[in-house]
Amino acid sequence: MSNETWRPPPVLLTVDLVILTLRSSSLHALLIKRGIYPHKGEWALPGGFIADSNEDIFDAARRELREEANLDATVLHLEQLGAYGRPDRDPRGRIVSVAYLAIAPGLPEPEAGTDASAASWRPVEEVFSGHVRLAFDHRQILDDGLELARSKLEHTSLATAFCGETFTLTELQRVYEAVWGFELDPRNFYRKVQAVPGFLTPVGPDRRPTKGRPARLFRAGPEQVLRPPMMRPVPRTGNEKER
Amino acid sequence: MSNETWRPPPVLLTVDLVILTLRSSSLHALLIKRGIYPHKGEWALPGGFIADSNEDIFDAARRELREEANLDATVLHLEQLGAYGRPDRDPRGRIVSVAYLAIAPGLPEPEAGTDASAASWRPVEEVFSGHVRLAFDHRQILDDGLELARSKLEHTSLATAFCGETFTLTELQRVYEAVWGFELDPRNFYRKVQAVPGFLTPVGPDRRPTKGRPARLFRAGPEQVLRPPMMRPVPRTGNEKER
DNA sequence: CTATCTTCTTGTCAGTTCAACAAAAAGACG
DNA sequence: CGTCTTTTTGTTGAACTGACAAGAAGATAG
Repeated sequence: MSNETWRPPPVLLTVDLVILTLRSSSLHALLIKRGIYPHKGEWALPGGFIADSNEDIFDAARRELREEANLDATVLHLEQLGAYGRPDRDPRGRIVSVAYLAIAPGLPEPEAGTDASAASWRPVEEVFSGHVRLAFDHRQILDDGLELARSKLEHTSLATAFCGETFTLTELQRVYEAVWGFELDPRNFYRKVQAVPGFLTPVGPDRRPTKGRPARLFRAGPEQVLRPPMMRPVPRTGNEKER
Repeated sequence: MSNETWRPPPVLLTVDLVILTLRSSSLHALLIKRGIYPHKGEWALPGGFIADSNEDIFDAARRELREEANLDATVLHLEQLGAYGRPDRDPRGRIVSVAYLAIAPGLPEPEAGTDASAASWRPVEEVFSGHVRLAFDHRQILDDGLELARSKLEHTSLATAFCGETFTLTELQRVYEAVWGFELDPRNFYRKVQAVPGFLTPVGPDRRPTKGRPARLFRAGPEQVLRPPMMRPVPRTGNEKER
């Protein structure tokens, strides 16, 4: 700081994406198999460098979402997770990554991008329990993204981002169950979720035929913040009932 | 991407700090008056460039905390807020800032750092209602930091970071009131906060003499996550919040 | 030494929410 | 027509909430 000629060190900037969706009632993340040098052949989160000096970071995330996942950001949820900048995280040099969490409702099959030899939806369960190693610090990023999603499900309307335009309450329940990893009582969920003002708006008299009784249809309501929150069941601690 | 010779554009990296504390029962943030070129003379958040290519971002935040605020990061809360990288946010070029939220318990007077001609605790109230313009996008960052603090007060034990090693429940209540901007009922707060398992641990039979009846002393408990959460009173009446 | 003041702490009570379970409703299907 | 599946509506006792009364423990003034 005292030196007149001191210049701050330049870094390179990437965006990485944690893209979550529901496939057959279980949570999946989009992973790519890297086709180029660092960690070539390993699984990693989709992402890439910012295109040029004037590209906004959020725009870069949207671009990567389009290029690597073929997803349109306008329909889904996209929010920043944080910056990951450990000096040794990339062998190519000082590369700082800004991670984003994306939630996709649908099921379009991914296609391989430029620097990915393969892209596919992988069950997050498989990534965690079975050891699918991820490149760089992407395991940490995926971890953080998952925790953010779990947490935001409690007090925001994020869950609706997993569903289509309209959905049944059971479909919404599947979202909560898949992300949280808990089974919920359909009867209590049914009333609880409808009791939150602004969370859901019923749509028409239409019903979606299922195997049993046809279900009412809803769409996302205007409220972003859930009060009271949908609290997840206790994450099983050993000792309980103090005081 | 198709060009073999393409190189990702370099950016410069800074850290900016939202440092919050309580002074005489009202919320204050540490601001500096800039002493050098961009926005010279304006108020801004403390921060600066990373020192060298190998400095971790978190370490840089800790260093700035020490240099500019004379605060030791080991005693207080320090967590990442997010990355701010709008291309036009700094006239010097493409500068991306990683913002951190710091919570300080105490009251040490700040001292002016190298590129700051003055540093002082300013009431956040004054920054928002009275228009103290902040340099760069620091108003946005402060806003986000404040909202994060408000939110985390609800479902984490963050509030204890505002207090010293030991504290009374009334002191803790002042934290909630100052950050949320709501008055709370002392009787209900008293029992509610003690009912959360692991939030607080009573310390000895010591009591802190105050103007009235001496108060019991507590220290932060082992639990980071509050369940049930301390929910803030409804900030709503059907229309949006003002600002 | 009492009265009073201040603040902390404990109780009470009615309204609300919650989890757990029972049961009815609405189609699909053989 | 019965039986199956799934959605929707009820019920019930326990737990929690917000509002407020009142007791407890010192400080201080007269």
